[in-house]
Amino acid sequence: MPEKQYDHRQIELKWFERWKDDANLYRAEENSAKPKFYVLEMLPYPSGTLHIGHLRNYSIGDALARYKWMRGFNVLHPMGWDAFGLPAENAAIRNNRHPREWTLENIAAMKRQHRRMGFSYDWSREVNTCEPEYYRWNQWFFLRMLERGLAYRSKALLNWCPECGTVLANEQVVNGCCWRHESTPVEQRALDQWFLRITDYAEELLDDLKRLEGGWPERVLTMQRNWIGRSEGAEVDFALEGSARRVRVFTTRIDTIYGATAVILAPEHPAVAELVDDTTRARVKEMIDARARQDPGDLRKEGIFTGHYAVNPFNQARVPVWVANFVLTGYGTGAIMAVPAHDERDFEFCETFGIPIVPVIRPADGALVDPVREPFTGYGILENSGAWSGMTSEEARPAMADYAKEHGFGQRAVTFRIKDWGISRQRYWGTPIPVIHCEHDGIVPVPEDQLPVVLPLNVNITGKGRSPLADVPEFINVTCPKCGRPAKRESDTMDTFIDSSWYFYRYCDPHDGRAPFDRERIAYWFEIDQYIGGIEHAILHLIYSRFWTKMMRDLGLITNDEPARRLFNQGMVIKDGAKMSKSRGNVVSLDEMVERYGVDTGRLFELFAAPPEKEMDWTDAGAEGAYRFLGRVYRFITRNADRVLPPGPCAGDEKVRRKLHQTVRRITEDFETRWHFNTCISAIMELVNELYANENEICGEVMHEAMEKLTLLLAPFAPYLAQELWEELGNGEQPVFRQPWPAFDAELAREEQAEVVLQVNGKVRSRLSTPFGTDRQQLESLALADDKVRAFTTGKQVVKIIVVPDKLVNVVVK
RNA sequence: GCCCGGGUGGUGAAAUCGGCAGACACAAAGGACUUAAAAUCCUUUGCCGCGGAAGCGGCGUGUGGGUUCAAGUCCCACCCCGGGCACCA
Repeated sequence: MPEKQYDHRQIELKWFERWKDDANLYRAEENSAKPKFYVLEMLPYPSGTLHIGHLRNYSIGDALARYKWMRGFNVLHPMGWDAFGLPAENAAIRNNRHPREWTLENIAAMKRQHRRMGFSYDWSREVNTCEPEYYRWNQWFFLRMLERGLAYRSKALLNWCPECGTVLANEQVVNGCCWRHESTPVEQRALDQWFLRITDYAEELLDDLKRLEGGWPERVLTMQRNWIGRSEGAEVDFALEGSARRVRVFTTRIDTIYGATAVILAPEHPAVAELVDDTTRARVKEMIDARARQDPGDLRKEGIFTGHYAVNPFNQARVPVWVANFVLTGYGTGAIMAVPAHDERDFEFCETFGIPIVPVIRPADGALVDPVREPFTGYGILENSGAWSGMTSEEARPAMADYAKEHGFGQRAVTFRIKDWGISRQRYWGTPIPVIHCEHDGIVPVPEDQLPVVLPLNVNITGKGRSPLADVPEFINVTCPKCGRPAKRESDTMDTFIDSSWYFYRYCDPHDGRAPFDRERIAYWFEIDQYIGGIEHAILHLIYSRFWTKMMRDLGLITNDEPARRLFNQGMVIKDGAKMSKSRGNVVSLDEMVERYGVDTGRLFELFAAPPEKEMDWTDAGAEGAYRFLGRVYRFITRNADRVLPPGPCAGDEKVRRKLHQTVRRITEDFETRWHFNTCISAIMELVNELYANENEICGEVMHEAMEKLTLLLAPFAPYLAQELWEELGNGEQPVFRQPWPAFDAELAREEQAEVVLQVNGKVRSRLSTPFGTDRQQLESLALADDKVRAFTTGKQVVKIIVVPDKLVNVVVK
């Protein structure tokens, strides 16, 4: 009789049909011991199809959830859908489709694919962030923040295409020009924008990173620390000659202030407008626009002299006031003092524009430096600094700041790199910002009983002109809730990062119509036990959601300070030397692979190709191997499931049983610690190779144990096949991922003999099989007696012998 | 320019705490089965040298130094690749 062949189509279809309507299959129970709460980061884009990059994220999360189930933990593992404004509106322009229709269709398509892939989500807690019910709570949060002054409106510079008459996102700027008009340079325009005061939380966001140590990857904590960027220094006021105005600069090196030879303003600095004439003003405007067009790496330092001078309050030196493109308006005070002798950037600038270089610090160790030729940026001893000369930098920094404070021209100061969060978007597809602009009452919040403010459906999206909502009269024209006179509704919508900042809270109570969520439920589920997402979100999404958590805590809605105890970031999938993403157009669709090899092969191969935290170069070659392997497992089990085997003992029993228990141990440990599923899968492959080699050398008992455990080990990675094999083994239809995880016996897994490597001068010359725990003395003499070792030691003097018990002996000779 | 990662055979990779470099696969070559093909099973495969062969020796983890009995792993300098960025005073 011919052997049964692995037919992935038949197997996957069979179980898909049986499972697809079972609403309880993946549902966590809330009554007994608290289930684990796992969250997979929301979909990056509803592109309509799953691609290889997505598969990576889901395969990892799914393997973990299944493992946890098999270990007896319940896991709440919901799924969310997000809608990004830009892709939806591009599709609207290109395909003449309404963004809402387009998004919902794509979400439905993706949902079908997710079901087909057999991912283990609890679908009853699904959250879709582009529905009015979700908008309602985004708006409700916005109004709470507005009441507390955490939301405010202010001018901000935005990329502007004069041709389209519209605001451009950074990714719509190509080589400094609009993506639709490749010869139209982008300009900078100041527009009124809404901001959230995330900087109020900068200190706490930074401090609490300490509490995440151990649970979050170190590289993410480092990136966040750098992003928040706390720096201690001082603010000092320079008087402007011939003006009542002072310019306040921020510096971390007030100890170098006697070497300040210029004051440099950011081009956007408010004092610039006052100081310069019309021609210079035009040059400054050009500088602002030019900066927007260039990559930070390409920016050459440019400067414009204002014709004015400022006075250093420490030594009354008269220094020129410049405007330069390398000074940032959003950091510190938007103005710096240039100390070319002791700062790289200042040096480069001053050298270019012929500004004098005055050294005022020398190295404490007496090293020879020449700051006029190359800046000395370290701490040292002050010189040429009046009464402060002779002090160390460390002493001078606080002392000089305090002196400035006593004399009323400065103080110690801490600044943060992080800026307030600009949430205004001039797009259609996002949560409308719930305020009304009234000529008499100013900014009036939309009354709560009128929430949610819903997007109008009859909108014409062109990608040109003002925000699409601004051209919908029924939406824009309203009456003021305060005075009843005609007023205008806000036409900006919210950044979709708002949506992703709290969707996982909504999971716990997705249908609540009276509140964003129920307090008790959050208290029960939070903090998240495990958050899993791509490394590309290490900064923005993960800082915004931490901020949102703290904000909600201060509103009294929750009691936890952080959203997630543990975080795991999988690496990106690289294709043709760049990140795989829709905007780069280098995605690889899953369809072809799934059609040819099946879902299980796709997931197995994806996990086998590289460890999950590492970035992964995509290549199609190799899926074949994963498919062959699954076929090997299938044939082995189907042909042995009902075979009558001897009662034993048989020659291969011990060997196979040892390999089996070693494999279970290895995979169990890996799931508990580092999640290197690629090596887990190779361990299973080794086990299968061992089984093939000993197929006729083992007794029935060992065979049965091996087949059963092999099936269970495979269940997190290849659930459809594992389920089919579980049935083949006579277990009916019980879901395999609800079976207990296989146990291992450390005694059975133990190797009989230790293999000890014998080295001479660090080179392997021989090896030795000894019982475990052989003592050092004995190992030494065994090594020295070894023929091959002797060949390299005779005639030489033994200097030293290093013994690592059960592992290695290194004989050092001269 | 700054921040965060990474660099190991023809390819994806493994080596978990400084202790056998290349597990497990892909690709390639050879063999078995077959009328034949596919599928399957088995064998070989880092590079160089010596040998008919079993085998023996040397080299080898981006480059150059260093620490150590021992370095892919630790330290210093450099080169290259990927991701992010807001030139962070």
